[in-house]
Amino acid sequence: MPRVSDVKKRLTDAALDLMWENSYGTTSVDAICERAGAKKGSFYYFFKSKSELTAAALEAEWNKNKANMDALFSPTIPPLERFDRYFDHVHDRLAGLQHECGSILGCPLLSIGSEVSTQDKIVRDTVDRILDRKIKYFESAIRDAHAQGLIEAPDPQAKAKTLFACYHGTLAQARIQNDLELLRNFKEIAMDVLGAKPAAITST
Amino acid sequence: MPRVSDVKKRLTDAALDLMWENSYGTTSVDAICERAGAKKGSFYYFFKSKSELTAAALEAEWNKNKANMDALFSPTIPPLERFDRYFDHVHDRLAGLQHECGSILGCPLLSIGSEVSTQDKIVRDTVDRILDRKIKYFESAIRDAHAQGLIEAPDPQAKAKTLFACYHGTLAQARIQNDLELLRNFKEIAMDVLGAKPAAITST
DNA sequence: AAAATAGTTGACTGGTTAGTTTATGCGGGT
DNA sequence: ACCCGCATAAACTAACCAGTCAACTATTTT
Repeated sequence: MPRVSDVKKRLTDAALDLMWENSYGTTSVDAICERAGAKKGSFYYFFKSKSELTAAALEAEWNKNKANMDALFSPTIPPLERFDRYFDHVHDRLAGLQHECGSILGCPLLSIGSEVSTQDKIVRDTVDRILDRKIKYFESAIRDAHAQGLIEAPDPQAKAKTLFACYHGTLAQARIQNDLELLRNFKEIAMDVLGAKPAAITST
Repeated sequence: MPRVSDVKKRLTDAALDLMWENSYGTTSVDAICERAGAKKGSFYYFFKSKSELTAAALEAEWNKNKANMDALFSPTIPPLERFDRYFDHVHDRLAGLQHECGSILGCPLLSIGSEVSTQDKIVRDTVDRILDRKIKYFESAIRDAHAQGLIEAPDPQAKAKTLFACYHGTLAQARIQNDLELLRNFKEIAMDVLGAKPAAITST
């Protein structure tokens, strides 16, 4: 069979699925292997440790999503509409996952990151790095919106941090309360936080 | 010795400390007992399970903090100043804990809640209940601020949810990045989210 | 075809986990 | 003085955990 193997990918996929739905701590290497249809030997052939697998899984997830993020936050789209589309997209994705597993799962970076941050440097640094990349999309959309006079944001980085925190806080609450509704109208909350006049979003 | 025993309290204290600093999953019953100076037999005499102990620990922590919250959010204090004081208080507490354990710990309700929410109904419901109580402080302060014309918030409950999410998102990020700085100037971010004119906070 | 390479397998280790059991101590009520 | 019930103690179970290892197979290179 060998030559090229997709076990590595199957392992990172399985790990992310299980950790996102449950948690880092309750996801055992055995369970990851079972879902990936791999044996433990293969696991430790490809990865040094559970931490490293997790870091790889998060990076892989990021790479899967990057193209999509680039499209959603394309400079060809009016800046505030980018947020609209992004929040809709995440909402729909989480709704789909809820259909599969019965729970609102929130953001894996936040749940996993917050769980391991004081104990696992490898995973923590990975989460940190990816969050930094994500926030850049917010920042440039906000800068564009400010330049077009749609919002007042002389410090786009600060505004991006605020909106980012607000969104992730909402995602965390949605997970804890298993309530998708909190995300349904986040668009409006975002516009409120950004200080956009309703008229700036759609022509009224 | 018997008659009244403080083991129960020692157990909930130890559990909260360990789970806050590390996580629910990595905090073993053995470790809790050791820190509390109790034996496992006592643990399972007082509590049915680790879940129940955790729920009790969170409730106990809430009760410890309630008087303080009532004071910070006293109606005798100008509404926006309540937030100022509250954010300062949390900042100082987390700074103190960082001094002890080297990490910014964030909000235990959020980290523990997000970790166990899909798997542990007992703990999840407890977290949910306490978060609901906490948000009420925000809500009434916002309502008062609106009534006094300090901010524009026709829907205080929605505004409270937004600010609450934003704050918890920031706390989570502070934990993940181990960065207290994110919390140092949250007061200003809060005022921005609330839409308060700078002049409304302190007389300029 | 032989050797080097890339990947796979399953059995194993030693330590840890949540939770149980059984026996025992100590104090207050009668 | 005696007993009852709250509380403690230590030893125990059985499952599970992350990680190891040496033998094995299939492919590619030479």
